[in-house]
Formats: sequence, structure tokens, C-alpha cells
Amino acid sequence: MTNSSGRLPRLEDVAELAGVSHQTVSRVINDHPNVSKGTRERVEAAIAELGYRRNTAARSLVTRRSQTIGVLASELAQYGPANTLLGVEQAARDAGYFVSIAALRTVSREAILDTVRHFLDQAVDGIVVIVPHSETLLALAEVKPGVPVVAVGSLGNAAVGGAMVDQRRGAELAVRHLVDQGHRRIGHVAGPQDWIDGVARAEGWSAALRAAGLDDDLLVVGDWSAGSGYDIGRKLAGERAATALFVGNDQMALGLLRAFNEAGVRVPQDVSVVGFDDQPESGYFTPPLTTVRQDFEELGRRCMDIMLGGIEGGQSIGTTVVEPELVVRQSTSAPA
Amino acid sequence: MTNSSGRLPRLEDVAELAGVSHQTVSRVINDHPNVSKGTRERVEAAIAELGYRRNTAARSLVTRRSQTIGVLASELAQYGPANTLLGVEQAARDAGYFVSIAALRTVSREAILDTVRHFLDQAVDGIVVIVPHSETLLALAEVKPGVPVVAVGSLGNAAVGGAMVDQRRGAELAVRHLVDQGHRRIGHVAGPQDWIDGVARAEGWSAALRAAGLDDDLLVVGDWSAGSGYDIGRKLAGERAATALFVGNDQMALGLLRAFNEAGVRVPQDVSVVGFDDQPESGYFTPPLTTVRQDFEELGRRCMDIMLGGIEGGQSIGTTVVEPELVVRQSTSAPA
DNA sequence: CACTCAATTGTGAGCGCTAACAATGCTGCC
DNA sequence: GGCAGCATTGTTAGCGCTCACAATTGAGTG
Repeated sequence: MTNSSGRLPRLEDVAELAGVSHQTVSRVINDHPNVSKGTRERVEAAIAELGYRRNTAARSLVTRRSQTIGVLASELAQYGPANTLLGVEQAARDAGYFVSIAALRTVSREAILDTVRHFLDQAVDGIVVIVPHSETLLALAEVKPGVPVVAVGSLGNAAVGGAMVDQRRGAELAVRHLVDQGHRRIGHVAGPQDWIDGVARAEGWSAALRAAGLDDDLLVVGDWSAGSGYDIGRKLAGERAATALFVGNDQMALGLLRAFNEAGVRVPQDVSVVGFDDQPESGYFTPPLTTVRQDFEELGRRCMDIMLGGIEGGQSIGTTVVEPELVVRQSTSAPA
Repeated sequence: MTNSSGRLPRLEDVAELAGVSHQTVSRVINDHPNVSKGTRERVEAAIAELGYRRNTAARSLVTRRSQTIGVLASELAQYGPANTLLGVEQAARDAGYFVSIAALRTVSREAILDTVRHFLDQAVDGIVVIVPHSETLLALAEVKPGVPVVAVGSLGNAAVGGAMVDQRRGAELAVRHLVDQGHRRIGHVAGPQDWIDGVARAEGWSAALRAAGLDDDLLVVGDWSAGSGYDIGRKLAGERAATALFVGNDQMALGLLRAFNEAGVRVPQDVSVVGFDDQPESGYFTPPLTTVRQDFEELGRRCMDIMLGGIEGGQSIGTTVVEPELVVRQSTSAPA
């Protein structure tokens, strides 16, 4: 810990103190096999005494690796992406990687390419993309970053790894729950159709209905926000075409609940509502929301598993799917 | 763009193509003054032709700067911290810095010191701390990172810069609004008292009440979660001591609203409720929530202003305060 | 006892860049 | 015309590390 020279200690200083060459110290730090036990202990003692820490810049200059993962994200203020980031960060740091982030303010091909370049300037060892728009994959296909890329929320492709929650399965869970309760007219308040999840949930809803021999003609599209859920809710309260609604996310469901409450439509007596995500607040809506839970942190962790496989192995990049889970609360019941 | 050798181009390659020395190229990249117009243009053309990008590792090896800001955060899944991060990221990237993050899973002196070390390994040029616990500042005082540190949510101290929203002022805004409407018994559902904001809002509430000649004896402490708001709401619904409640954040207010609804306590007719934060959903609660808005992104941006001042100037580190704003909706009215 | 072979340790070069200094060319001025 | 003084460009060294290879040691073998 004592630092007489005012300069940070380097390999050479440790070597001198331990009475070995700098190369031997390097071997100790990097866990190379051929170092005798005694030497290793002497070196480790010297490292501890000087409080030596390896200079990352020098290391990455020669190895051409930065021990850094770049996370390219949009919508970071949202529950899902934020928790995915948390999962990625945890797994990355556990694996000895730094995590660099860049938030996309607008999602466009240009912005994505720009940010990838930003990361390449930093010589990241891999890029995790948390941008749930469909066009992301297209933009990614265009750039050849030369490092592994894993896209969250997609199955990826030959060049890009993927980690996703099975959205169609989640939609199916929600619809089946409603069908089981006796509903026959089940509508869907979808997310924007340029979002991967927006499309997947709508498809899942549609497929599950058709599998049950029911019509899938009651579809409205929102923008994920509580505000759009509110607007749609006002409209739907007037029509009353469906006895149950599968809503694309919990926030829209919140707005919808608010609109129904204002309009005197009772949930679940008049209309049943199922959300998607299971945010921490969803159990405290009025009424508490039946919804589909996604484990975002797990998603982030899996994402890093794939990434590490891609970095270390170098072989073709993988894919993983996380299963969603239905959480039944009080916003659903049998139709009147 | 053509890359014949398979290796990334470096300074030397650009120099050769432009017919100058590598040092001149370096000067062009770094915007040094004494380069003739013609040379500069020739070099820039060569850079464009080769698609040259500076090697960050080599640069930071010699300059001892990484152009990276470390963000040490906890509770990143929450609305406030997430948006603060967004503001920091934007300002940092605009200023040409990379942003490295580390999330704290548990807040403790040890964990904070550990993470600071993690950042020092990376040779960050500055550290932004988004950890709203009171003990954070204490832990930070202990470590001498050798780089500027800015703590969000505090005024900092001699060694640590600060950027905060004026919490006491926000609490005052809320209380004054209730007093103006005629309330005389105004309770507070506080956040945890080991959080800076939890304490500051409670103090602000207390001070504003006493300034109005009212009692500040109705205080309950929650943990920020909707669940704790719900539990407290059930208890309060039975007591009915206050005609108005200032709740520490919007999530607890949501839980409280839920409990009141279940218990048949009408808001605002029976009890008025004010929240804090103004999350995007708060306008869609039942009823829409009167609350105090904090501009977290602005907070993050200001934070980086101070940071940049500390890095470039090197002089004593600054402080900034962002003003909160009252947003009146439908959860408050005159007492019955 | 000389020789091979493996285990361990050391030596030298160089990753790509910037800082410090040296060299060059050009202007103006006495 | 010669020389100071500035603008511009080049040269050299070295940041701290890892890699490739060389050197040394010691054990095992015929």
C-alpha cells in the first residue's frame, strides 16, 4: 500500500521486490501453469505489499482485447430493458468484464451503426444489443463489427446471437387462461408493430385464439404507454365488443383500467384484463392485474452466457429462450 | 475503407499515405494548432480513405486517461436512477466520453469500495455515484480515488461534487398545496430513513408544516415499494387521523391508493394524496395522482457538467441543485 | 557420467500512441 | 545580406504490458 515514488507500481516494481523477472510476474497474474509454488507465493506477496493493479490500457494494447462488453440499449428507463441491463451487468462483471453502455435516443439504422462504431473505438470484446425494434436486426446484419453480437429479444441469425423470452408462449398463456374461464370474445391491445415483442405477442394471441376455434378480429394497436392504453380504453368502453382483453404490457393495462374505471366498466365483472411483464406495481393496480411475468434479469444473464461462448469459443454464436409465467390476480374472472 | 493487409490501419499507415510523419497525423487528430491547412486536408483524406480510427488503448497508455466515466449505481431498475443514468450517459457521450457502469446489488461500504477499485482498474477519468443511501457519502469520503467524484442526490463535500434535486423544496411544494386547500392534519408516508431523499422529504414536510403552524406528528415510514404503501394504507384507512397525506414517492402512493380503494376510503373526497417523482404512469392511477416532478435527466446532465469541470479544470469540485415542480391532478381537493 | 527432455525462468521486441525536443523553412527587419 | 523569431514538421523515447523465443535448471535414462 505504501507508495513512495508517487507513481503507481508496475510489473517491473513487483518483479524487483520479488526478485524475479517481470515476465514471471505476468505469468502469475495470468495464471499460467508453469510457475513454481514458491515463486508464485513470493510474487503474490509482493503484489499485495505494493498494492499493484494491472494497467488495463497496456494489456489491451498488446492483447487487442479490452475486457469490456458494450451494451447498446434504448428505452433504458423502462422496466424490461433496465432489468435486462442489470442481468447483463451482473454476469459480465462476474466474468471479469467491464460494461460500457450507450443509450440510443432515437432508433434508426444510422444511430445503431454510429453506436457500434463508438464501441469499436473502445475495442469492446462483444456487443449486447437491447433494442426491441424489428429494424435492429437488419441494421446489425449490415455492420460487421468483428466481435460477437447478441441481440436481446430475438432469436438472432447466423451472425448475431439471440436471447429472448418466448413471447408467443406468453401470449398463449394469457389467452388460454381467459378461454379456460369461459371467454369467447377476446380482444388484444397490441404494442407497436415495429417492435419485435409487439408483433410476437399479437401473433401469439392470434394463434392461441385460432387454436381454440375463436375469432381474432378484435385488435387495437397502442404505443406501450399508459396514455395510449387510456385512449384505447375510452374507445373500447363504448364498444364493449369483447368480454376479455389481452393487453400488450402492464402500462397500457394501467391506462386501460383507468379509462374503464372512469367509464363505469367494472373489471373483472364486465371485462377481464390480462397484462404482460409483471412490473412490481402491477399487483397494486385497481384491481390487481393478472399478467404474464418475464424474468428480465435471467434474460440478461443468459445473454452474457451466449456472449462469453462467442468470445471464448469463437464458434458459431448461440441462442437461448426464457420461459414466461402467468400470474393470476384479480383482473380476470368468468364472463357475466 | 479498403483494408488490404487485414490489419487495422494505424497512425503510421495514414502518415505514409499522406506523405507526412506519424506525429503530424497525431496532431491532426488531436486538433493541434500548428498544422498547415494543406497538410491537414491531406491527412484527413488519408484517414478517410483508410477508415482509420485511433487506438484507444495506446492513447490511454501514454496519456493515462481513458476517456471513460464510471457510473456506480444502485436501484437502476427504478425510474429515478434509470433516468439519471440516461442524462449522464447523454452528456458524457456528447463530451466524447465512454460510460462504464457497475450496479451495486447490495449497498455497503465494502461493496462501494470494491466497485471504486473496479473502476480504478479501468482507469476511469471520473466517477458518478448514483446511490441514494446516506452511508454512500461516508464510504466515498474514505476512499481517495484520485479522480473526480460526483454524487447524485447530495450536496457533496470538499472532496466529492454533488448534484441534487431540492427535495425539501419539493416537500414544501406538496405541503403548501395541501395547506392552501384548507387541510390542517397532513400526514407523511416517508421513505426509508437511511436514504438521503427519504430523510430530506420528511424534513421538508416537517418544516413546511411547522412554518404553517401545524403539527408534524403523523409520520409513517415505508420502504418505497407499492407493497409497503399498501400495508400502510390499510392501517391508515382504519385510523383516519389525517385529511391529507404526502407520500414519499409515487409507487407507495399507488399501493396506498389501492388500499384506500379496498377500504372504501375515497380519494380525494375523504383523503387527499400527493406523491413524489411524477413517473409516466402517475397520471393514470385511480385517481390520477397529484405529485412533485423531478427532472432526472436534467439532473444527470448537470452531474456531468460538474464532472467535466472537475476533470478539465481540476479545481475544487462543484455543486448543483435542480428545482422540482408540483403537478396537480385529481388526488387532491379541499377537505370535506 | 553424459545426454535428453521437461519444467521453470529470463530476454528482447514491439503493440500504437503522445510528449519532448530537434530540425527545417520562411518571414521580416536592420 | 544575415540573422532573429516564428510556424511547421520530423525524430526519438517510452508508456506497461504480453508474446515468442532463449536460457537455465534438475530429473531421469542408458
